[in-house]
Amino acid sequence: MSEQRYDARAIEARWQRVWADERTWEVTNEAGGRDAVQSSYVLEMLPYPSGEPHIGHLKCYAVGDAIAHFRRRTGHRVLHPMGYDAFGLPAENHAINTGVHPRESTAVSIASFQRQFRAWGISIDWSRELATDEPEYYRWTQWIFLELYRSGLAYRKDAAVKWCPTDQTVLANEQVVDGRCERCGAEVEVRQLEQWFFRITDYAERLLRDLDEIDWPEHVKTMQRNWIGRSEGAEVSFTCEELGIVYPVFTTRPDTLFGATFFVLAPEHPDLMRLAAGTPYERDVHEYINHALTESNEERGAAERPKTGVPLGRTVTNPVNGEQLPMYVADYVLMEYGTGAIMAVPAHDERDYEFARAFDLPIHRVIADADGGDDDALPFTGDGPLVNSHKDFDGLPNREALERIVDWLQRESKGHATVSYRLRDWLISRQRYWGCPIPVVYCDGCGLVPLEADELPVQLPDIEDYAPKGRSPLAAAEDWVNTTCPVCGGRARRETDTMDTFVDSSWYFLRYCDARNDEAAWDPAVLREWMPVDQYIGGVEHAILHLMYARFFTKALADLDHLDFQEPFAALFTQGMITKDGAKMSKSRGNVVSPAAIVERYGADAARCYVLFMGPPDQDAEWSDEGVEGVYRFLSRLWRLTAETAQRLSADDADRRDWSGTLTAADLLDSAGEGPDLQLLRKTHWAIDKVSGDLRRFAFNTAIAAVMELLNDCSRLREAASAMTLAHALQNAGSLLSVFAPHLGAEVYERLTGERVWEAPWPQADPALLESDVHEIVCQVNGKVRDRVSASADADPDELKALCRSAANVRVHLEGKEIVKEVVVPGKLVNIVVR
RNA sequence: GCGGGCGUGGUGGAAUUGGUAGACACGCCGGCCUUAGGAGCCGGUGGGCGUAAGCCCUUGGAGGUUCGAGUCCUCUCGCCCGCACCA
Repeated sequence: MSEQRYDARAIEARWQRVWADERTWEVTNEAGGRDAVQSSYVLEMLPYPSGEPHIGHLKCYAVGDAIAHFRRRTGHRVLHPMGYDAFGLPAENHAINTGVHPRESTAVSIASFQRQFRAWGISIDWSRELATDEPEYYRWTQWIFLELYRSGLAYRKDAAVKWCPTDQTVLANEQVVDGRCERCGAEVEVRQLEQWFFRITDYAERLLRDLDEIDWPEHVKTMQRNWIGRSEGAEVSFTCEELGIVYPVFTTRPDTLFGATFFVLAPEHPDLMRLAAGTPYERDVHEYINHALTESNEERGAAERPKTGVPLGRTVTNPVNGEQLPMYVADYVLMEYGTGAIMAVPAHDERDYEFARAFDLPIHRVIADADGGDDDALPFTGDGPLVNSHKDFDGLPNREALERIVDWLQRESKGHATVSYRLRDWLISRQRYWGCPIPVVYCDGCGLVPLEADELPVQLPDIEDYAPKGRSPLAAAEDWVNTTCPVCGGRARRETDTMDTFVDSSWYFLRYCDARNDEAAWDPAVLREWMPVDQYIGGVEHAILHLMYARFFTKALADLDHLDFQEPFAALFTQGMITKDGAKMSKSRGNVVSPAAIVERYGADAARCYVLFMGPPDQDAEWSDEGVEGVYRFLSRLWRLTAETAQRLSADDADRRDWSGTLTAADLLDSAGEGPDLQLLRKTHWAIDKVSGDLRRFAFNTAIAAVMELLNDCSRLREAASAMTLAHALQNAGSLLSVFAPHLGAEVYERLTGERVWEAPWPQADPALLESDVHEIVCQVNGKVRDRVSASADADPDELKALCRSAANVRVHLEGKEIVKEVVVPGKLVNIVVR
């Protein structure tokens, strides 16, 4: 009797054993490069192993695996590897609380991830598995660091940086969201510290431009464009004559230079006290600066906050007209952007306008309304002709004047055209233990000394006390810290900061290609076969951080001749979040759905199909327990009908003979005419066509729905159709479904054909079976459906018109009316327009 | 404020190029089978009117283009995401 039940657990265990024993999903590196074989690299974002995988992982791998299977079955050699982003704070914080070494707790999590990924039946090439905390891996992370250092792309600088008081470490700009630590949510502080940076800003232009070359979702590209924040403008020099200091400012509006009426420096500007010294404002400036620096970013950044500031008691000369502009310090000017100083044009800038009103400063309009008048309220930020500027420019449309003014500044050496970016250099040092050591030492004699490649890896030592104390816990490991200088042999101390874990994940996709190479990080010839990644899959939360860093690494390494491509991920797919009770799943909310529990109860195939069936995979979707059950019922029905049909097939010798698994209309026409067999055969080929098309456009939800439709027809026609036709339909259902439900797909296929579905080519729809000889034609009168008629596929428009006019309900609606027009869409509809 | 996206039954969603709105599934209702069902099978299910045939309404709202609009255009309302005093 157990034969009659769909036993997901037994079926899944059986096939997982086959795949593990036979290493089914391993691929070798072919010497021929990617032209020789159709190679395809399908990759999901590197998981951070913490506890066990959540439902988002399941969805991500269900998507990636469907793509990987589909590509394999359509003739590609597919690289589909797995690894772990194993360094990171959660394991370290756990160590602080429990004393368990992060390496141990991470290993436990990794084992749990491995177990789950196997239980889900994901087709992974396990021979390339890696973890970023292994010395065999981070040795090469350190090597890349040194390559960047030698080319000037890694450097130390003293800067105002973001410090997370909870995590006790500095953060990159990208890791601060709304003034808070992206990881723990604590409000960040600003500290002046010397830190390690990667010069990602050198790549701003290329990171922006090359977005046009890659097949990524538009919203992700937009987010990156916003983050890079390119602005074209000019740098213009203003001079404080009294002190003889030149202040360059960046402006996107050099056309408004003649309207500048004051000048503002950021509170962090280093010259402030020097400027104010000896003026009556010295004390006020001092107080203002102190106050500004104690305010949080959030307070300062508040949009509708009234403008504040203090005069400096000095003036600068406007280079275009020699006017003396009073200088101010005000916190609406940011030190991080541009030069930390601005020329203020209140007539044409909202912020400057507010400040001018608050401080009763003059407002000089220099751009007229589009029609030349001056009726529009100030500040006027639109376009119009220049006025009150200079005889050479007055009257010119401002956009044209802008260019002429920049040319003129350039000739006069008062300024030049330039481009400014919002993107900042990537701060990569962290004052924490569980990360990749930075491979440099500080020698008493030689100063900062980078290690040589053959001295790598700098191993992370074991320590007793993980608690951060404002500096890396590594600083307390005296035996490790004290070393000798590789240059002079003298006393030296190791760098005790570790790298941001985003460094580890910025190149792992390269390592997979050549994961066991212990001579080099990779062999460029091997990379040529697989890179760039053909399809990358992951959450949109990495739209800026990981995806920008990985692109930067790829470009930098290409410039250093280690790679011969510019973009790591040719195509990107971002899957939507699965929510529960309308919110993101989280332990604190108590709305977490455990994939392990779902797989335990319904099987991996049902769990995988459900997360894909929920809706379009790039959209967020709400979890429903009833939904999984529905999919489970569908799989059960497929299994039962397969078992029943297999039995019928073996009992019926007539149907069994010459069974090849391929049927055509001709096979069935003489025996069955237009009966149920042909109907089912047509539906089968419709499903093949539908699923193939849907897979190409990542419409997994409708692909699964199509297999459901096919199965519904199988059920409906199971008595009427022959066992052979039914078997053909079910075999194809199993074959199509195997990209989503690989275990049951394999089981169904094997039962009906004796073959392995993953070795079978992807089914091809027979075009002759996709088109029916008879079409149902919709009959509309004035655009409203009034009847339906059937017509042969080759009926000409006049026949269709006649057919429709005579349809019973159409005649009712034509009664007493005059036919004005008839529109015919062959094979679809006829619309009769009447008056 | 700027940029991007989304509004379709009780619910998740489908409709690929302007051509039958609501595929598929959940839920619900009815029936069969069963000692029993949180199992299985069959049927029904956008709203309104009607015994029925059928008619009217319906894709956030208002206009428009078209023989025909969920789809295109204009305006508008609501929600979500990203950036935000970036000069």
